[in-house]
Amino acid sequence: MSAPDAFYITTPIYYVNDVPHIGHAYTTLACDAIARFMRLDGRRVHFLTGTDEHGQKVEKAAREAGMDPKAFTDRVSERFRELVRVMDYSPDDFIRTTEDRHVRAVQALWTRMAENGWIYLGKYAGWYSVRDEAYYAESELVDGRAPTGAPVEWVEEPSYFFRLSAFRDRLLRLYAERPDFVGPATRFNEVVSFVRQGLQDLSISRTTFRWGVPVPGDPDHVIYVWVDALTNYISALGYPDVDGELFRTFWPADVHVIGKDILRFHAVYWPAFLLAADLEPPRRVFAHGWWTNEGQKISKSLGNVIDPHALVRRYGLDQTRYYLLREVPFGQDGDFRHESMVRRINHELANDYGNLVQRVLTMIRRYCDGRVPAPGELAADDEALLARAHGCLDAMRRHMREQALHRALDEVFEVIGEANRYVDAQAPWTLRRRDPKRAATVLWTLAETIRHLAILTRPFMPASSARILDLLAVPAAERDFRALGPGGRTLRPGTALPEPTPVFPRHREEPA
RNA sequence: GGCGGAGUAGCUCAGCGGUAGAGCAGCGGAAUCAUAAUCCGUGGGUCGGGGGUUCGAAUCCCUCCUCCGCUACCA
Repeated sequence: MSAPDAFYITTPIYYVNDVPHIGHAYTTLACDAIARFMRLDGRRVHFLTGTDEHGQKVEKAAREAGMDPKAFTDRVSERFRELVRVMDYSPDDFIRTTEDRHVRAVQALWTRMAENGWIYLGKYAGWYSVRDEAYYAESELVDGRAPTGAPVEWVEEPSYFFRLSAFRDRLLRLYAERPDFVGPATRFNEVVSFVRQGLQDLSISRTTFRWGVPVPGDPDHVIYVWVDALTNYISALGYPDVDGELFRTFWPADVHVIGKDILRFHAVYWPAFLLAADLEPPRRVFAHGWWTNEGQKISKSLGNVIDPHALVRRYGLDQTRYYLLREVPFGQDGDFRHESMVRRINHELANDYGNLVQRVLTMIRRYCDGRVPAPGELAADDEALLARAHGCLDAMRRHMREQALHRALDEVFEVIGEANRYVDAQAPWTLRRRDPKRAATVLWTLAETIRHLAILTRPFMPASSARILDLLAVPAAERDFRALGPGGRTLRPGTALPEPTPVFPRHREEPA
């Protein structure tokens, strides 16, 4: 059982045969926001991402590139590390399936499952297409050919099998006991109904290629993809050293965030493997949706693949992070639209949030000599606004617990709206002449509210939030969630503030 | 075919037994501290169709229509 203050979150490991695209960027971004949130909330976080580097396709791609597979994966894995830097992700570890620590863990897991009697040697048979390098199910064939039109042949090869069929009832019990094991709920239903209909044993070794982890005691076999890939979640914790610090602290994982295409592997196979090896299943698996591009399905052949680097260049990093997390309820499919991206950047970030900061800080500069004003007695309106700011964290916590990132952001923007209304209602530009002390109190209340907002948006927009906190001269040590609320810190009256400059510029169309 | 989900304002969606809502877009107004940014006002939509339960249904039940997801070893 993991430590109570620990929080372990993972992305899938990404297959290196692919170039990083918006799908990869999105999954890791969501994890990053959650990981940052939990860290600021005082949790001991372990945030893992990495690359999946074994398999026939990689072996072949390396051969075609005239490279040794290891040298090849060293190179392509770097593209995913680069994405980490460009998107400002904050992983605590980056695992590669070609690392010794991983290979050791996979073989140990295999050995344990074998010792427990869950693995047996059998024969894998199916329709194989040499051209596609893939097996097809009988039901997939079209007129005796692969769906791709490629000819297929009946192939049998010796293979080790995992007794997945034996785990049906244990899995169903797991689901029954933990209705939040899979999110969103609709995915949970899919998983349950899949398992309910019965499970077949799983072929978990291959003899048709070499680039993988050898089966312990039978080096003719390579351990097949999913056993290899899924194990990354524990090999990164030092498995098989289950008494080690990392493993004891962080396993079971709090949440595996994945794309909906690999749900079954995570919600069915993975817990079965773990149970087979006497390990605890993860606490939760959350499957998010896919992006379309301007209403169109994204595909290489359509040429409408979205490159995260291009988004960052065009719209800005925090703008991109914000849009991706706010536009779509996390878990659902979403449509990427330039028009709505611009609308959110200009209306929500520039006008609502950025301009709130700018108008308040400008008034403080002009009316209060550029120093944090000293509040007098707080009026009911002031208390009301502060109460909203103070209460925001708890609301966000509730949403973050269930990976409702969009809702967490909604909460922040509710407070931003409230603050803008308060500015208009109080009209400090009028008060400053009639009642300067009252004006100071109003501006202090606003500055405090903005301090809360900036700390609360740190997980989502780290750099911009830091800039706002800089403008408020908030010390680095007072930027986590302990600094929030009635029991937290406050701005110190008299502190000199730097000259404010806009944090979220409006998006202007680049010249044609 | 089976299981699951969805059909509510121009668009995206919330509401899930008690006189139809939010955001965006549109229209009108106020303000002028601010990145011409803000604020206020403004919504006659058969809540997919039909039937039923109920004092009362978008909300429960039945049925039909349409759309989507899952229905095994494609990284």
